[in-house]
Amino acid sequence: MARAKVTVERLALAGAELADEVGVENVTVAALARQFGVKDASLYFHLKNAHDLRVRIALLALAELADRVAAALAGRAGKDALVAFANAYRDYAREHPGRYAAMQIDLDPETAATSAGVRHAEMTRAILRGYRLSEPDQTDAVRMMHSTFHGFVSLEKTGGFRHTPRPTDDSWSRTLDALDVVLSNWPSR
Amino acid sequence: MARAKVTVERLALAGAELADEVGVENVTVAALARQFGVKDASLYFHLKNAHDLRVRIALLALAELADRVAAALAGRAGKDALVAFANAYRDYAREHPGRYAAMQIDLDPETAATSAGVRHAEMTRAILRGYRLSEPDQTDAVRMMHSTFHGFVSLEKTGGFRHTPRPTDDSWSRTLDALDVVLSNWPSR
DNA sequence: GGTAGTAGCCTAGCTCTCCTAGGCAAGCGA
DNA sequence: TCGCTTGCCTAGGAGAGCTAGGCTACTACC
Repeated sequence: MARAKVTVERLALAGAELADEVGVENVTVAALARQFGVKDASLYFHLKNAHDLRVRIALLALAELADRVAAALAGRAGKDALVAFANAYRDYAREHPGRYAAMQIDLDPETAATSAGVRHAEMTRAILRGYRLSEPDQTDAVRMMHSTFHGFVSLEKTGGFRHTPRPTDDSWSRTLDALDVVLSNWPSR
Repeated sequence: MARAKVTVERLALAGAELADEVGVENVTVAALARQFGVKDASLYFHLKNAHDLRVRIALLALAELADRVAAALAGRAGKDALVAFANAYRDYAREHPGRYAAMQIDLDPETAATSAGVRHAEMTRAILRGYRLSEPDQTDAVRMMHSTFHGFVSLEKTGGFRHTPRPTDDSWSRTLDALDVVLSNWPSR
């Protein structure tokens, strides 16, 4: 019988696609096995367990997003860079809700350290060069930026903004204006 | 045989406790039934399904948090109120990680409309009275605030800040300072 | 080109969860 | 006291996660 050529990379990719369609919580080893025309037990040869699969999806998404952000950031600085970063981030989350959700799972420290999360941190810091912040303000600003992006995107997705009619796109761009203001006027202690 | 006195309220409460211990995703109908000394099938007399249980936990948490925030807000205004709100929010999320996670599930519109989420929205708007913002700036500011709080708390929990040694408490208070700055200097169009 | 050895798949089977159908009993109101 | 509703039960099916152990296709080496 011909082999199905299953690899962890192909599993992660197929899992990511599936996550975007039906949500990460419904990405199951069994469903993936069916897609590959293989029995579920066979996938445990490639995967440690179901959690392992989700971690791989998360790492894939993290890397994809880092690539997008890097492309968006090229040649930009200051507020221009801030907006480009933010939009790349939000667009990715909206195009790939399942992948984005997967990104939020708790990675153990060593996995996180070798992930594309490091690139995210570097790129975020790069944006702040335009705002002349020194440590520890820079770290605080990075954390606030990331919080705002993630918080907005995640609330938008779960419908936290639905009770007010105002288009979220408008609130988003005003929020970026506001972030620019605060980064330019970072409070001194 | 004596009845176990199971009610949806007691189920939601027990589910919330369990969520804080083992995570929402591990709050199962079967586990709850064991706790009540009852067969799992019996709980479907009180519960529509497993999702229904999680929704009830979410609503419980939403109401609890609204109470806390309301208490924290009493007699405060301006930045004082902002900080009180934010800390009540973050403290709740840290004391009750399972409940907080449950709060993030997607409620259908009519459920959301009758939930304590409405009180949250009102209280957030109340804070902004000290900052003299008119619509639609007020809506945008509410959304940014909520995004920042939720984003920070959620990244802190999933370890998104772990790669930098700076204490998150410090970043948190500086983020609140920054929010105060931006609410006081909200950019005009 | 034959033959080890291993990588990649299989079957069988366990446990757990979710959920439905249908039955019996506790305890309340008339 | 009797009946009816409420609240629990048993039985059982479907699907998910995972393990153990076996067979086979392919590779690499002589």
